[in-house]
Amino acid sequence: MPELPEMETYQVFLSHNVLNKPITDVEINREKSINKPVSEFILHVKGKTVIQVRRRAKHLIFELSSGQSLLLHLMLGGWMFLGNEENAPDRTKQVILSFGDLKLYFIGLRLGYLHLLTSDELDKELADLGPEPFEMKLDDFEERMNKKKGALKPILVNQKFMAGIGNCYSDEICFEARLNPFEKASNLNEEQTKSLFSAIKPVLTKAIEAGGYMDNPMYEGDKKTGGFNDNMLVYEREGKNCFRCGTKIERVESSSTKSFFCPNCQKSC
DNA sequence: AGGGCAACCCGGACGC
DNA sequence: TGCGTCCGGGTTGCCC
Repeated sequence: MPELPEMETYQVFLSHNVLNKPITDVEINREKSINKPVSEFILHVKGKTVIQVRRRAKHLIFELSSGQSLLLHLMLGGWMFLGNEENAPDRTKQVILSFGDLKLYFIGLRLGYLHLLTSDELDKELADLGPEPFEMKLDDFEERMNKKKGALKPILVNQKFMAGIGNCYSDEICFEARLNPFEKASNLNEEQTKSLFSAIKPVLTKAIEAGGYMDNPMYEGDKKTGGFNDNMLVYEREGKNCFRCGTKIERVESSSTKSFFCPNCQKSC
């Protein structure tokens, strides 16, 4: 659910708020969220500081003063809240990292996880990810896209092809590029491949600027997070009018993934 | 290679 | 209010 823009928002926010503060307490309420026995995990995390928060694809990496890292993936429905015992949301918190009175709550980690890794293990874990969309070059994108035969949507959400795009933003990107998400990559001409590439960064940038499409606030009084919910052009807009041509947006489900698109102006090739 | 699909997991929304 | 049911959805891995 959280995709690149949402994780980027968390990265910036946490970089401003938790760096270089000692982790005074660690609470694990769901052992499956971590990758070590609870006592070992706590031993290696408690008392350390977070010296850097990085993002890679949909992951967040908390670099600890010990040299180890915490690798976070929120998967479906996971989110974080930075606050204290008074203003924390009334939800199940799978993991809590305390920085004195300030607490970072990890909520909704069902398939999501927070893994303690050495830098070698971290590299291994992230090795298969494709390029970051913001660092991608057109010729590289074209070259790899031209080898692809399948539909655009599965390619865009494939983390090995390009890292950080999920269900929501792939639909928005296809709309922006006026391409049908089910179109086969092999049918794209050069101009269409270019317009697909050109759609990626602006869609993500706009989403980041608007606060992403998350449901939950990052801190008490947070009004910005989720601001992109109202800026979506096709995602979750089934039956509503296309902002470009007025045609009703369609929703198609295939292999348990829903896709939204305008059947008129996202023409097949 | 790519499409299809099951499994993973459980909080919380919803219905009665 | 209270209990049972079921959905969501990124990722992996397996099969064809």
